[in-house]
Amino acid sequence: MDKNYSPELFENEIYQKWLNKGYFHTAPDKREHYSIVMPPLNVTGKAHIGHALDNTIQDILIRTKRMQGYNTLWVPGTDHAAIATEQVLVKDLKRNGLSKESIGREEFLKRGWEWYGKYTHVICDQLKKLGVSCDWERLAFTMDENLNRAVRHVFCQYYKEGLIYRGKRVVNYCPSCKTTISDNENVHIDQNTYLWYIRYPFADGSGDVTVATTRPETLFGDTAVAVNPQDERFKGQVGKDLILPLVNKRIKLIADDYCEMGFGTGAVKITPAHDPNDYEVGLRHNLEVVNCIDDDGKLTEQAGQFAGMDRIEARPLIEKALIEGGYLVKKEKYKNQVGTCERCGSFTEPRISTQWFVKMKELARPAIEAVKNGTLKFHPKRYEKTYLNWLENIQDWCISRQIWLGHRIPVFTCSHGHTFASEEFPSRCEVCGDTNLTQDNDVLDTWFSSALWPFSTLGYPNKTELLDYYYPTSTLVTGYDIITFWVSKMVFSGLKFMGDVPFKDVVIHGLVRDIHGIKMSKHLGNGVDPIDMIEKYGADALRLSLINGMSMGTDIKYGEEKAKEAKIFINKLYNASKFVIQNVKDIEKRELNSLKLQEKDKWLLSELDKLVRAVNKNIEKFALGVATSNLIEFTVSKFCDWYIELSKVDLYGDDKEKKGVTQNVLLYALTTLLKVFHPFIPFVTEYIYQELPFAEETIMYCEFPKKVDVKGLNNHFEHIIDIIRAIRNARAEFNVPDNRRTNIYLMVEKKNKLIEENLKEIAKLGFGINCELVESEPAEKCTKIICGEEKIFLPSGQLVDNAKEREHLEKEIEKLNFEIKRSEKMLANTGFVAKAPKALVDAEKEKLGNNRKLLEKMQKELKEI
RNA sequence: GGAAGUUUAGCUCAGCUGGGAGAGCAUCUGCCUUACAAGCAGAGGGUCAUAGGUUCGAGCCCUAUAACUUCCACCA
Repeated sequence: MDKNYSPELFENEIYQKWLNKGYFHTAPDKREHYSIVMPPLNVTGKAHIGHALDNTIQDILIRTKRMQGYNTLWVPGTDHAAIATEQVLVKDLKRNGLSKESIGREEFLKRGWEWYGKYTHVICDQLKKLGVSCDWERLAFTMDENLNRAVRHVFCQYYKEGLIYRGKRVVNYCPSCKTTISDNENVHIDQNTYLWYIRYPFADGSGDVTVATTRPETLFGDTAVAVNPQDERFKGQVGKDLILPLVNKRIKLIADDYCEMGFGTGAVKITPAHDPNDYEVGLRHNLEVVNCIDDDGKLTEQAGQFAGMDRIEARPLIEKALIEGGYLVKKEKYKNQVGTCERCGSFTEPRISTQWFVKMKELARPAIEAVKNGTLKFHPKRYEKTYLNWLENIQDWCISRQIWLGHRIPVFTCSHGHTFASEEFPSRCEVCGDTNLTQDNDVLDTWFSSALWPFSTLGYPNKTELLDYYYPTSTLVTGYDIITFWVSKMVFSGLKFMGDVPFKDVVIHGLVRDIHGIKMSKHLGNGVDPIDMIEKYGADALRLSLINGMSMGTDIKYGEEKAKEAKIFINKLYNASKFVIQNVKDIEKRELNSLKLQEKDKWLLSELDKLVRAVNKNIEKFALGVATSNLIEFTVSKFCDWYIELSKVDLYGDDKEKKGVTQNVLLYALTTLLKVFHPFIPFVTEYIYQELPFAEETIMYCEFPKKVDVKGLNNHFEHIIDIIRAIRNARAEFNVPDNRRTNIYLMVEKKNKLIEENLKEIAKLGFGINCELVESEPAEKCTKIICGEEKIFLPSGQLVDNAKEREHLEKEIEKLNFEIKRSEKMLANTGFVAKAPKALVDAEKEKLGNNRKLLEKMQKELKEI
């Protein structure tokens, strides 16, 4: 083995070996299954650090379950990310002086496929570097033929049941992307703007009504002004005609509850074509719908002289015209929220258009129920609220998109106007047999196909063995940002089409932010590239740095430093392993239960047992960040700092039997540690494991340790650790450099086997030349340390003077006094003695007794110095 | 407007069903001891956001308050 840890030397090779051996592949059998479907990766570019986190979590769960003996399937997959990809392609065309329209739909789609063909492996290769153990043979893509079929099947099913309808609705429209976007993609941002107060005169000349608006440019689409029916100010005026400024058209003053009396002037202009509320009002009052903004976000001919201008740019000009016409009463500063397109950032327009919708109320009900009755659990639980809140206030889902990439809506119309949905491309009209058919031009929202992911990837709509065996899947891992986008949609789809939830546990992680907590973005250039981290520190370091200390559902602040630290730790593990491997070359392997274990061995194994149990428990709870802390803590503070150092006594000693025991304990502990560590840091654990004597073919399929099955474990050795610590502390206080060794004399009150057996250990770890048991104080002048029952003497000649020693003792006494006072105070509290658990009170009493005895001893010593 | 989260050492965060405040990094001191100087041994450092309350006992439970973050939402 090399002197230090160099992941670049073996990570790729190990992954290749795993792949070649088919370790990730699985098929249904008689075992219990554990399955995960990977959130599909967008085929738009490189993997980002969020992907690394998401997939590391999944890999940890899958690897653990695989080692626990489950039949584990992890289905990887990619998403066609229609809007994003289409944008990239359009931009590309533009660079070459072309457009979508100029090359036509068929050619455009062909280029789409070329793109997917080219970039799918890029993102997959990046994931492979991370070490993911998913079944690549089952790689799915949302546009695969089978997934396409699933989409069409589901669509037609909804259609038949009347759950899909086509309707006019106010939807969010992005004039820049030129497509409808869902409410989720419509991001509200704060905006500093104005409220324009505009005077609308009555047609009969009897005064006017002033309305307040944030969007003066929609005035051209006004078809009424509304006031609240209760509003006394407008009594008797409702029903009269008003003149629409600049347009000089007559519109009615109407009364509607939607209008709030307290806001603005109490009167609101109604623009049914460009505001969802106004549209509703329009429906109630049978108002005309006048479009004054077109597909490009430009004003229509309704706007007269402003026609053809961008809606936002026209605003100041309209204001000017209003002033000139004497219509503008005032303009005041105002803060509100306005919708923007998540993808391009431009202002979205509420827009009346004909779209396809899925009726949601009925579908949502069982999805709500599944969480309420515990069939589906969120981790952490608080995210159930996000989910429920959304489903309980569900709106119908607009599923049509005006782009070309994606699943085209399988609805056909014949020349006689018959419309029908069909799973397969139909040759004739279902109603009249007409062969002249046209397909709907829109494609489906990408979430429509992702909603089917947990079963479409397993073969749906076919009844496959895979589906039968692995559905419902076990766990879904994703970020909180797509609970409403995606998780909820998979749940109602699964319940609807499979009759069962798509997964039982939903593990929600946070987002990876930069070290200051700012969202990573290309724009700010504060992103951390996971591939960079892998190249510099190794995949295991990246994985560990993302997981360690992570609290599920909470955002992670991440900087390169973390990967560096993780690598340093792994180097430690690597070196400890190297030590063990070098020292067990001549091992005679034995069952631990057949060996005469020493106290230090029992202590280590008992700590290992605690560790293994804790890791099992924490993985079960999805507390992965706690599990890695447990692992690191054990490795560094128990295994390396203590046991390895202690083991040197016997490894380099003359006692063959003790050496053999130590070798066996070292090998057993390391092997166990590597196994429980493997799901987290798969590469280095496999690498080291292969260096061990008696290694199996791969660590991946070793049994995941549940406990340490050795009899008679205990932690008595901790007393020796206390003694060594006392010696080290004293030396440090006396400023004795570590390279100056001393004799150590130990005086015990009664015979103590534990100490007798560990004199060499105390000497080695206490920087001693040796350690000797004495019955009385040594003749040599010594510094005394009191450690419980024992007195430790360090020859003063080898240390320092009396003043230092007195100072040390005084400090100890001070500490002790503090402790005693604390206990006394607690025990003097009648409430505590009466109401606290008896065990606690007794423990306190015992502590007080011991401390008083110790204090007495120390005070005596102090006098003698 | 509704909801959720966060607030603990200089920094990043742990802290289980309430029972003496923890880790890592950083800082300081001493050591190149034959697994690791990417290391070892030790030290310092905290009114647990604020104010009340419940309790024998509160970082933890309750009620307000403040600051920050995020999600949801059609008030012109």
